[in-house]
Amino acid sequence: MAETEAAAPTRRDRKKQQTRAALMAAALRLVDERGLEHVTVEDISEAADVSPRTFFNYFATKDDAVLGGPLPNGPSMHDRLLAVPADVPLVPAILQAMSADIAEIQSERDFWLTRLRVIRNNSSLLPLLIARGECAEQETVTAVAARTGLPADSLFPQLAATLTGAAFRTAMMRWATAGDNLYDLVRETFQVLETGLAPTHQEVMR
Amino acid sequence: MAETEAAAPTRRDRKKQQTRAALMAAALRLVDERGLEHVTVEDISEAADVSPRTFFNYFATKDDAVLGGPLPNGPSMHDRLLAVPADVPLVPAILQAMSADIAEIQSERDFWLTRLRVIRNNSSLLPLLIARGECAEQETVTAVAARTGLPADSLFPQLAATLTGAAFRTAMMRWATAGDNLYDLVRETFQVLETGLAPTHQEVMR
DNA sequence: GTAAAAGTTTGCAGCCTCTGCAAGTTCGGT
DNA sequence: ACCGAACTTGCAGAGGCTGCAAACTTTTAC
Repeated sequence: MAETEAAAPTRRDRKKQQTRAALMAAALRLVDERGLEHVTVEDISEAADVSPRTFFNYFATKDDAVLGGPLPNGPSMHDRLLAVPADVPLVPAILQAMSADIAEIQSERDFWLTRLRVIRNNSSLLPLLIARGECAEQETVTAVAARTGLPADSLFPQLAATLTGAAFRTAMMRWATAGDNLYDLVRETFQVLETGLAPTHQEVMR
Repeated sequence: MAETEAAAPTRRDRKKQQTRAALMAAALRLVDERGLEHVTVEDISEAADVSPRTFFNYFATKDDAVLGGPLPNGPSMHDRLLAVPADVPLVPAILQAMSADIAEIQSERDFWLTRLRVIRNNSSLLPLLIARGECAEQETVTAVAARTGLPADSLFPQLAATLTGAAFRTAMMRWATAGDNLYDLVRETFQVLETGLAPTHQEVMR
């Protein structure tokens, strides 16, 4: 019963989804073409065929339309990380917990490449992306704490979350520049994290 | 001659410095008390006894007044990192290059504790803090590349920069919550970075 | 099928941040 | 003391964003 309800989007639901997608596509395209400072909310709304007031029913800020919402639905990072078998070392476990997100990004490659290019070309957007990531990292903190038996407010779980987040973002930006397979890039950065940041055994890296 | 000129601030210089400091102090205090959304540029200017138009002669945005300018002067992160003897391992070298900044933050402890509390309580400020760090990170990339002989666009220098940046931010926010000595906290987080992110030898951490 | 309820869009006014412009004021140099 | 440079300030306006309420669309209940 509850499943049937969730599976049957109404015309309303569909129209909302379409409007949201249109706004995001318009924002991304226009900012890609002209730069963030030269695109107004009115421009974006016009391109998506809604009023500016409606824009703000979908996005709190202009930047949000460019950056898009969080990655959709699915189980939380917390649940995914705890679902990885306990005998998997921590960093590979985090990678595994992220693999669905990574696959989704890879499957929408063109869209994401545009988005990341826009972020790179409009410098005010990257800190926003990073800050977003850091807020979402709280789920990772609590999951790492649960896996390791450490208190959530101790250094290690927090560090694990922020460092894997930073490594992931670094891999993303490299993928956007000249990468093929996002998963491989993330795995590579995570390996550095796992073994330690020392050039002695990293100098063979490209 | 040139030195005498630099050493003798005019009344103009002194007044500018005073106004700038007054604006920053007012911004920090008011936002701490009321929250960012409830403090206007007019409030801040009024408290500092200047007009709102003058405010913008000093700061590009309201947020900038709260966060203050970048850490002052001094040699770039790039220069400092390259000045560390080449036989010092990379992560300790980065820590050493940062030590002057860390000492300065520690010496203005109360001011920074207020500032970090304000950032924590007003999450829209976090991206700005991150953006501030990014300039230093870019300088770190080029310096790491020079130290290691790797190309600046290869993975390792970029990862070194983003990971030490993230580690530093984590240490800062922990220091703001319940820390005593910022340098020790940063060193601790950097040690995790150096040896690798694995709970096996980190479980003794608090 | 119809009417009412619920949800969504939209126009509008206004607050706030921020910018360019130019007149007025203060400071520094001669 | 005078003049030019530097700084302050008032003003108007653009753009982002919010609350409000009327109008419109879709869904629900009978």
